[in-house]
Amino acid sequence: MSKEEKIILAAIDVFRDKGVEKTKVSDIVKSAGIAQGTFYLYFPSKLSVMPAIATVMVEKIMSEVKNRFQDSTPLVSQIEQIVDAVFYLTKEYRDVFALIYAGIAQTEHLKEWETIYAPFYEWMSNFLKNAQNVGNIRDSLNTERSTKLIIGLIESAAEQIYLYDDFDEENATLQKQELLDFLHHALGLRI
Amino acid sequence: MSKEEKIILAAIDVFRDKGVEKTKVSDIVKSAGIAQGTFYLYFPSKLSVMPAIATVMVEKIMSEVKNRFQDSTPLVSQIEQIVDAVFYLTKEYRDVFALIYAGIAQTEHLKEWETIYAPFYEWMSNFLKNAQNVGNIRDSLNTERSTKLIIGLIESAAEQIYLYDDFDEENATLQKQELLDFLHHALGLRI
Amino acid sequence: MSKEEKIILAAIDVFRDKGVEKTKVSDIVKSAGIAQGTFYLYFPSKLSVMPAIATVMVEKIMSEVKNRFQDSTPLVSQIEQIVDAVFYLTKEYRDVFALIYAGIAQTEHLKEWETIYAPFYEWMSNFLKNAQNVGNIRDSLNTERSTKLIIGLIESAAEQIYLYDDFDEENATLQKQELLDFLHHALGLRI
Amino acid sequence: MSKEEKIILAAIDVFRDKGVEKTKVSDIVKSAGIAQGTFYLYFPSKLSVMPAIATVMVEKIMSEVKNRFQDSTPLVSQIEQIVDAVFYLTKEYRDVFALIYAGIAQTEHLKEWETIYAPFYEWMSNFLKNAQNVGNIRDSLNTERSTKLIIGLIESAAEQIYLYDDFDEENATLQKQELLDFLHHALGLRI
DNA sequence: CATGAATGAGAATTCATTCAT
DNA sequence: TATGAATGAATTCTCATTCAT
Repeated sequence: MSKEEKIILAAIDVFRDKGVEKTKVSDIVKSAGIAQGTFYLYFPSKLSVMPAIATVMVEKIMSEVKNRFQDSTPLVSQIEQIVDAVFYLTKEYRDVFALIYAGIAQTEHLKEWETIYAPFYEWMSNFLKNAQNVGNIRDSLNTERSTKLIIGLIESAAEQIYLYDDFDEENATLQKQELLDFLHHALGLRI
Repeated sequence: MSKEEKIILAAIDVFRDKGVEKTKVSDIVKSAGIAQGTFYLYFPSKLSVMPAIATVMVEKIMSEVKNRFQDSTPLVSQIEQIVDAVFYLTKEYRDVFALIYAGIAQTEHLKEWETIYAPFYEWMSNFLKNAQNVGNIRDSLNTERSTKLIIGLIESAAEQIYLYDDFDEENATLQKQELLDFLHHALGLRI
Repeated sequence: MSKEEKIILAAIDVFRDKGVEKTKVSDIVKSAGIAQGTFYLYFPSKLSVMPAIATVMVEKIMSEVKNRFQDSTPLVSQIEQIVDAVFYLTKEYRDVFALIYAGIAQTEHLKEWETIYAPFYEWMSNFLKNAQNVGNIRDSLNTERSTKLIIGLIESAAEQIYLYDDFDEENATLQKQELLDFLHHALGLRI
Repeated sequence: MSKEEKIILAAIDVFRDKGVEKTKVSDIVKSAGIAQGTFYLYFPSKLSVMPAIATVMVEKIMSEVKNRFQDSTPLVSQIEQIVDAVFYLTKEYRDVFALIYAGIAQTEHLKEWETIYAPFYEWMSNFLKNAQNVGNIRDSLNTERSTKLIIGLIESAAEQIYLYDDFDEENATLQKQELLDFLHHALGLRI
């Protein structure tokens, strides 16, 4: 594993453990098992690791989505699979996402975020296009534009449940149901 | 204006200008025109101003929404008015929202955010309930649960446009149209 | 004594003891008996204390010169008194002068040096003018311009003896004699 | 060009550009086009390049002096030629001399400076001896001792003009005239 | 209540130097 | 000889917080 990778993975660990604010570069290097100075060979500052972390997280999202997604399943189930993937990751890595948002917002990396998220947008966009082509979602939907709406909707729902609210399994299930229903209507599902 | 208010307004200014991380208490007091020590008579720390700022911002949201909202207008227009309010505020105060998000995320105040946001949730919830009562939106919608979905959806759409994308008026209009359409279907509008 | 004075005097002490390069701000504050941060309230950096030190040293020169100088003595003796003053100070504070030159040269304070030295220049200039008025030095001498030449000459002679050469009392006396002789001719002394 | 020469020339460049204090070894090697580690094959530390630089500069002085000096010219002109050489070099390389001075003073190399300067002292000493032998300067002058006085005088005059004062062509000419006059009397020129 | 000079713990960052290749 | 990635000790400087006035 390259030193750069070591730093990124160590940073994720330490950030999760102590929060961004309280994490010192010295904590990261200790956890990565490298020298203090080596950190600065790869990243100019603590926060500049954020985009790299974000990239890793988006990779996780993609692999989770692809893992759960089944081609042969009806559309409703497929949507649920996507929602499940996002919910699962938000739950599992809620702290990482929180810190990415915070870290990204704090710096000038906002625009970068789009690029990092691109693979997920693209995948979702294709998914919608295909569904529309076979007539399973309403024709009036502009798949390109809706992609971001849908991802934003699912994620903000997940954040509500796992970040802001006190977690409660039953509430989570109901909220997910409502979201699926909401999406069902928004997409004009015909199946 | 009380010293406390001076501090809050000065903090908003300076945070917008320099970001949370790089803002020093000394910057805030300089801008507020008070002494260094006076700050600590009102707030125990730099980040503890965040909830006060958030409260001011939610007041702005509420006044903007109420200002634009017209009882006598058809539901579709009313929804557009709400969207316009949120879009306008995100555009105008995008940086303040980002910093609130960052500031809140940095501390343990995440849960507090819910409380601060409560007035907006409540207002929206009532709006949906009324519309459902007069039969203008689908009965299957759980207004309580959908409130957060809708607000999350509108806000994430606004963020996409004003935070992440390079702003482009035409794109903004089209994206808003798609959002209204999306909401239209999701709510099952009958008018 | 003000904190600023404390810093200056402590800096002189520590610089003399350890040299500029090896002196840390922490050494200065320790010696001054103040807090680390207090230093930066008065000086932005280690080297920026240099001009203040130089000012103190020029004050020392002036008081030494004035102390040794006797109005009633013949001109040759008066010149010797001046030379003695400069030699004595260069000997006593050779390390301080060395560090001032080094410190001044290292920074952008070169021009400031002129201002700091002004009192000595002025005094010497007056001395020459008076001597010329009473006809004791050649009329062709431009007292204003020669001032800097003479001071430069005396100081570089002193530096040669006390800074560069291995010190040797006999050599010092002879070198001083040669300097006085040199000056005697250069000024065209008539007494 | 050997790597050692590359290092010396690069060091002069970078030192002139950034000053000794702020120059890193990495800057020098970058400018020299060699690897970081290679530096240490030739010099044990950053400041240890200083004497090598000084040697190069003294070579420049000697070649400049010898270049301008004409055997067949009258003594007054010869003195002017020497002054011109020193003035020209101080003007052209004022920063290098300043940094040598600073660099030398910072270390324990002060005494070394004498050795490096020896060729110039020797040349000047011979010049004076010859002039005295043919009876062109006063017999009372101890040529050996005066050598350092004269060089110190000329150099401090040059520094006054080119380092400390804001440069002004007319002032420079007058100051040089005064210096030549001063020397004329000091040496007791008979021609 | 208000002040602001003083504090000093603490973190970021640098950079000369090494050493395996 | 030459390289340059890696090191980590060393120092600067910051800035939240205090407290005597």
